[in-house]
This record gives sequence, C-alpha cells and structure tokens, in this order.
Amino acid sequence: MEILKESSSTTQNQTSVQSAQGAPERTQPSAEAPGKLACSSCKLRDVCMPVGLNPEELNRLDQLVSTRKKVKKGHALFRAGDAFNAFYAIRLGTFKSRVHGGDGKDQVTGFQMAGEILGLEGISMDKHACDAVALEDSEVCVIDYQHFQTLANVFPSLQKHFHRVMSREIVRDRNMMMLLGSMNAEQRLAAFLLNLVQRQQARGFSGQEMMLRMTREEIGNYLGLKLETVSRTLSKLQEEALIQVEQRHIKILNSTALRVLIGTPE
Amino acid sequence: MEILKESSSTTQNQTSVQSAQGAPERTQPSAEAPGKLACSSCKLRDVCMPVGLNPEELNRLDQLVSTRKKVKKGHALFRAGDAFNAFYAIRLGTFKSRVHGGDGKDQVTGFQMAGEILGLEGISMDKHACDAVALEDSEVCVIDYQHFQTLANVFPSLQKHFHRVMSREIVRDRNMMMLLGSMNAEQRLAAFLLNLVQRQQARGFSGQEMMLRMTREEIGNYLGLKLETVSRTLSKLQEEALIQVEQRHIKILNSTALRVLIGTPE
DNA sequence: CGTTTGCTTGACAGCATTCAACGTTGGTGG
DNA sequence: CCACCAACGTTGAATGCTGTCAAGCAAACG
Repeated sequence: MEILKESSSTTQNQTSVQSAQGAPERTQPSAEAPGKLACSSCKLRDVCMPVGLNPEELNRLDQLVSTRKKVKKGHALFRAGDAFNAFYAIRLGTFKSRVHGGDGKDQVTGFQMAGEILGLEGISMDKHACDAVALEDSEVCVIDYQHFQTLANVFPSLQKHFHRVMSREIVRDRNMMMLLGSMNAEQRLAAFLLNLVQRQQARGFSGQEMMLRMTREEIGNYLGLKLETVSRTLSKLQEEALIQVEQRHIKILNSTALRVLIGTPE
Repeated sequence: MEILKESSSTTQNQTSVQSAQGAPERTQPSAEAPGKLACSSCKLRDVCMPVGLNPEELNRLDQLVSTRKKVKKGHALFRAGDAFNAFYAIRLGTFKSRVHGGDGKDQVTGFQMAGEILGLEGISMDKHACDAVALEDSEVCVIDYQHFQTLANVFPSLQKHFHRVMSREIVRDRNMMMLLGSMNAEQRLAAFLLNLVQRQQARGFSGQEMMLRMTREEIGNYLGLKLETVSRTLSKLQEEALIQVEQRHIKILNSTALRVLIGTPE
C-alpha cells in the first residue's frame, strides 16, 4: 500500500543553493562532499548506471560520480542550448524532458524517474537539445562526459554499458513513436500507466498503484492529447473498472485488460 | 534539375547472392574484395561515418569497413530479434525502419538514405529491435561493433563521433515525437517533405525536387496518418501551390510557405 | 495484355479538440 | 482560522479533422 514515499520527504530541509527569487526555473550546482554516497552503496545500484559492472569498474565509477546537484520543483536541470559537458543520473525525484517547437509549441518527450539517465541528447551538438525540468524536488548525480570517457576507454564493459543506455533511449523513443502514430486515447493512457507502474515496480515500489507527478496537461502533451481528453479518458477507464482514479493517485485494477487494450497481452 | 540519379541505375546488374525464391525479404551477406572502395575515397565521406576524423583515424576506419552487403528492394537488412553484432552505413539506396506493435500493427520509425547509419538500436539488447527493409536495391557497409569498439577505445575522437551519431538519433526521434504529438496532417507532410529535400541537398542533390522512394501507405504509417489522408493532403498542398505532385516526383514550389506552415520560418 | 499494386477522390462516421462552465485543491494573506 | 485566489481537474456540447468504406483510375510487373 505504500507507494512512492521515496521522495519529497528527504528533500524537505535541504541546503541546496537556490538561485535568487527573481530567476525561477534554474538552479545552481550544489556540490557536496565527494563520495559521501557512492554508486556502489546506492539503493539504485540495480536500475541505474552501475548495472552489470564488476567490482573494479564500479569502484572507478564511484570516483567519477562525486558531484551531486539538487533541483527544486519546477526548475530546470538544463535547458535546450546549454553547453553539454555532463549527463545526469537521477538520484531522487522525477523530471520531464521537453523539446521546443518552431512556434510556441513545446512537446514533452519523456518523464524520467530515479535511476534513469538525462542529457544524452546533448552529445550530438555539444549542447542540450531539450529542457529537463524537475516535477518535484529532485537530486541528480553529475557525470562528467569527458572524464567518463577517459575511464570508459580503459574499461570496455563500461563503454558498452554506456552504449546500451543510449541505445535503450532510442528503442524507447521508437516505441513512443508507435504509440503516437497508431493508438487512440484509451490505448495511449493504458500504455502510459502500465509503463509507469512497471518502472516503479522495477524500483521496488508497488506494481498496482502510483502517484502521478505530472499534471493532466503534461500527460496530454506527452501523449499527443489535450488535457480534457486525458481527464475524460481516465474517467472512462475508471468506469470500465480498469483503474481507480483519485486525483493523481492511480490504482491499477485490471492490468490484464489494460494490456489487452493495447495489444500486448503477454 | 537532375535529382536522385544516384541509385537504381548502378545497382541493376549486380552480382549479389540472393536467397532462394521461397525465402523472400532476406538477403545473404555478400562480402566483396576488401578495401576496394574505402571510406577515405567514398563520395559519402562528408555525410557518413568519417566526418570529422583526421587522416590517421580515417585510415583505421578503412581497415574496419571491408565488408559490404547488397540488399534487394523489399528485402530486410536485418529484422527485429536478429542478433546484433554490426551496424551499417548506407552506401547506396534507401531503407525504412519499422518496429512491431503488440498486435499486427507495425510502425515505420524512419527512412534512411545514403550515408546514414542503421542498426544502433540493437546495442541495447544485443539484438535488433526493428526491421530495416530496403525500399530500392541498396548497398551497405558493414561495421563490426566489437571491432569498431576496440578501435574506438584507442581513438577517442572516433568514439566521440560514434556517440554523436547515436545522440543525433535520439534528437531526431524526439523531433519526430513532436511532429506526431502536435501537428496536423498538412504540417506533418510539410515537415516530412522539407526534411527529405534538406537531407538530399546535404548529399549534393537538388533542394527543390525529389523522387519519393516509399509508398503513400509507408509515409502515412510513418507520419501517423492513413494513406488516403496522405494523398488528400498532398493534393491540398498542390492546390495551395506549395508543392507540385507528379506520382512520386515532388517539387517544392514554395519552401518558405511550407516552413511557415510548420512554424519554423528560420 | 491482364493482373496486381499503388494512388486518388467522394461520402459519411467517429473520435478528439475546442469552448465553456463548474468543482476541487492548496497556498497566501488578512 | 478563514477567506480568497490561482492552478488544476472534470464534464458537457458542438465543431472539425482524420479515419473508414467504397469506387475508379493509373502504373508496374510478369
């Protein structure tokens, strides 16, 4: 019954350096004592960057990931156009990524949770191609790209792992394209919710219920729907007894039926 | 006025080993004399893998890319589930990538032309996550992943370049998500056509006209539209005097207006 | 030359958007 | 502590874009 108590609580009385009131949506880097919490002892060890590394590689990774950064709710970890020189592993919290369209239209391209990697799109142009905005008070591990690469060139399996992470990103995006290209509103929401619980379950939380960290509008933007459609469709799924909606608290009542809906009953 | 005479003509009387009649959509590897046409002397040098490499690195790359493979129209270079051990640089021709949805629904996730890279999604799971099907008789350079990596670990700028290629893939997919998530049929077609001519122009062909290598259905599948909608919308763009449609031969009459349409007048 | 595949166009239906009103929640200041 | 406001969410009604079904035509292929 306990879901997602992981966040918000431990980040309350933090000491992060906040930018001035007048400059919202941007945080200053707040380096902490290095090695205070290494990858090797991190709770997210099994879902984050270290997966599949042997003890020595893990040890090397520890040395690398010495900087952390807190990002307050609504603030950006980085923005499109910012120079790229590091990527980030989410330690705590949730982010959204968004790209900027020609006119005012932005598009949310993903929601990232603890253990997931941010910023890899920046390698392409040596500057970030999207914004990464915290949906709640969050904290990330900063991994310097240059530094990481000198290490990865010596430890091939680390390099391989890095490639895997990037490749997984591509696969994820391709699946998203399929969702956007061929599913109706009900299927999109079903796929979205199933994906979220599944990722939370992989992190040791409930596979039945969750607390959404994003607004209906952000969900809609992500799924290519209007916020009203999101709301309506959630209501519909509830009427069909597939889920239970209580504000942002969602309970999966019939995951089998949800999977049938999107054509992935496996 | 000459557009896209690059292909079809030179691949007519080829000697590629074809699989038996009974096994369609799959080609056998057809290694050629190594080094016959190295990266360093390839016409696609400036748009393909070698961009930004110094002479020595380029030389090393030459040794690596000794195998080629011809793929006949309609056949698959690789398929979802195939073991991943190499990625591919298109030497000649055009491919489509498609992922398989839960039920019968497939989704075209991209069209690749000469100089572009295929197969990087396979790294994630050590097996390919999509099909790559030739839209015309094509030819690719086979780049062994293991071999490439041993080299890349010694030549950091090669590694960096590899990362750039993967990252660019991510950025591309994100932009596609924006298209699918927030554009109407007219905008999708406009963006699609502009993107295609722009890529062809980067390869030394016309920036005004082109020959489509894919069917309306494939375009529609890619853009999240039905083939009838694609056809109708092309007709509409023609009525508006923005393009000229003649079968698969498309001429851009007013690229400025097309860019305005999609909100990228820059 | 006939068959198949691809393309175009029309009519109609359906799903998501748009516009609008109202309800809820959470934070702020009196 | 309560009132008020702003942001978020729900729901209804009407519009419209795209999908669906269908027919006819053109081009490609053997």
